Amino acid sequence: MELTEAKHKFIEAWGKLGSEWGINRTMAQIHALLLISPNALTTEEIMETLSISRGNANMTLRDLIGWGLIEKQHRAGERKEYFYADKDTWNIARQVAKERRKRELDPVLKVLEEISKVEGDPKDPEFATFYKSVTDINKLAKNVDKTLDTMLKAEESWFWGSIFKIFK
Amino acid sequence: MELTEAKHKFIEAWGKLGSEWGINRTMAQIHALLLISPNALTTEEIMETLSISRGNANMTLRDLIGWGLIEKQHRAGERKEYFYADKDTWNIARQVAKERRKRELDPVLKVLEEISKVEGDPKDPEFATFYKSVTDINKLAKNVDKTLDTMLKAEESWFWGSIFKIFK
DNA sequence: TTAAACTTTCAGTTATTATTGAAAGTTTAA
DNA sequence: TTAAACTTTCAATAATAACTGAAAGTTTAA
Repeated sequence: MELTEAKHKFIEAWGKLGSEWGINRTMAQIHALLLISPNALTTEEIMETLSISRGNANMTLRDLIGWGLIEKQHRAGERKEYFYADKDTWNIARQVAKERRKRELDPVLKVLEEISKVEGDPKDPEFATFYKSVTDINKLAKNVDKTLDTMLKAEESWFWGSIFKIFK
Repeated sequence: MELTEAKHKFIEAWGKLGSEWGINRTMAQIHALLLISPNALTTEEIMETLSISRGNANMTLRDLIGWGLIEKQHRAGERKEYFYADKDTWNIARQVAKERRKRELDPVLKVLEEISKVEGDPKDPEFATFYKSVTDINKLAKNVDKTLDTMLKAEESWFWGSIFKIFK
């Protein structure tokens, strides 16, 4: 396997994985590109490498900054903006977990909490089944939420160390 | 909050969450509907409740069976097929984790493994950065994989018990 | 100021994904 | 067999999401 080919495959695979998990392909690909790039890149270079338009590149870079995955870099005497990615995988994982929790898990928890308050006759199977499913899911969601919380605060080694104690 | 409204909100929220995580809205909604339904439902009833076409209902129900989330039920003396969902949230979580691992994580692990074999000059920053990022991600992915493995084998109480030991 | 160098915006277009609906297929009972 | 009751398929269509490109906006240096 040759470096250029390997880079391609990595960007492809990352883009595909992203799109399967609700993150748009271009965002995942730009992120992948910056991850394996030793130096910060300009919008121009990114557009060129991934064959995407200026508009797309610009908007996606801004999204990535919003996700806390990349940052702008300014160079003395240059007008251009350079972009680079945090390369620490643990930070990346945490950042993604943090954002998705905020954007997606939190709202659902709120709805679950709200609809858990539904009132009805416990003898009515319609009510009983609804209530049980919703409260069960609510419990699971809270567990996930707490675990994410630990993860967000944790050092990588400590977190995985703890996880691996599970295996004993 | 009244039961009918609460049901609506649950189906809506579940559908939205699904679509944000790469699971199509209808699939999540049918699953939600069956989850809160005390008895098995026919295609007809599902079509009607969610206002979807027969084709869509049929295909999505088949997908859900493929995900191991629902099952068919036959009733003596009846031609119609009834569908019902496993209501155990822990089973649901495991089933989803299992399928997504198989469909999405496994292929990526394979690619990462493959491109980790890339050869090059460790002094070349292009190579060095690529190699480090890819091997780091590979390690993280393997950790996730192992944790999923534990989860798949675990009893709910045991798994969360272990997780919560993390908090001490 | 001006203009070059750069970034941002967004209406219009394209690509992707999901859905419909009607026809074809299957099963069962008489 | 036939036909009613039901399920499956899939080409056509609709809905949604992503992307383009050009124009407008901004910043900087002379």
